[in-house]
Amino acid sequence: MRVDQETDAIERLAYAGGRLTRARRLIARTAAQLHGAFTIDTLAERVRVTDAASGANATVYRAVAAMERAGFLTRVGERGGHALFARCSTRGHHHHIVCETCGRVAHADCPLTQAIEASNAQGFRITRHEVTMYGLCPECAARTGS
Amino acid sequence: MRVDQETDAIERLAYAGGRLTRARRLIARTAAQLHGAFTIDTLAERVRVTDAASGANATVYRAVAAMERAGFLTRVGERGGHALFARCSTRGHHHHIVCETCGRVAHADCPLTQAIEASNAQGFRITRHEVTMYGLCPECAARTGS
DNA sequence: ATCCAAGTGAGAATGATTCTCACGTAAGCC
DNA sequence: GGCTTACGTGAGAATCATTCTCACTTGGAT
Ligand SMILES: [Zn+2]
Ligand SMILES: [Zn+2]
Ligand SMILES: [Zn+2]
Ligand SMILES: [Zn+2]
Repeated sequence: MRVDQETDAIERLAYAGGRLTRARRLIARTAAQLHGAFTIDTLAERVRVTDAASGANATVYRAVAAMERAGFLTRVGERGGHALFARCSTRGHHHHIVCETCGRVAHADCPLTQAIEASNAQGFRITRHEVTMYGLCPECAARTGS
Repeated sequence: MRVDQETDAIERLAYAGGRLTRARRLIARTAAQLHGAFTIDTLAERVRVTDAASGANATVYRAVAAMERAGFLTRVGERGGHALFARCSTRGHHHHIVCETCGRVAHADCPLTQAIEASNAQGFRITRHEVTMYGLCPECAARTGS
């Protein structure tokens, strides 16, 4: 089973120059197929469906960390104590909206420019901030009714 | 050693009608004395300094949860994997700025009104959001130099 | 083909938080 | 003041996501 060019490109992109092992290839391919946000557990399970020998938890954790470093995945929140990740290679500072029903992820501009300026005016120097919005995506909102 | 009226009022406030045990009184008094954000560990240690028999970790965890329910404490972020709490009885929706050096906590108005409206306009229904800013309070910023 | 640093897997370790359960004691009632 | 009982306590075990250890494998440069 040869790997087509697009898949190969995605796998190389995911690890930004790191080694492409059998496990890493499969993990990147699986992550790219998942829609929206996913937990490490979910990803690991899906990987094991394809190859039971390549989905060790520790390996998936390490692969996700590598893909995060490479800018291929981003942590977009948490659900039930599990970290949520999603494919996000968007450049520039922004935040995420995570649908609590289906996990769909949308981007949001940073709403803090004014808040940070206001804080700076009070003498604070903001060095880091976190903004995460959870809710329902348009489809899930429609399904749930007004 | 009789408890003065103010201290007694604080302790009663902290648990909003729950039982006032020896441990709970001491934990509330200690939490009220701490400035800014603190971790459960720190609070438990300080409690044990005053009364080694009243600072069991589980008890402090439960007392903090009760004080959070009562609206006396609020979770204001996290530091090094430990949840950060601070005294905050301010009514109304708002967020917090936590000094990463000294733990001082400031309030911040919610900057998301427009962001939420923008999301709603796209069909999303935002149900929950988290905003936390970390940085340096005026004093720590001055001490660190420009 | 060789080499070796990077990656893997199984399981142990970590570490914050929560649970269990026998015991203690606030608070309401008489 | 005593009685009752549900709520709180403490010690330690349990949970559970994540990270680490270590012997083994392998990608990929030469
Ligand atoms: Zn959805
Ligand atoms: Zn931002
Ligand atoms: Zn400070
Ligand atoms: Zn807000």
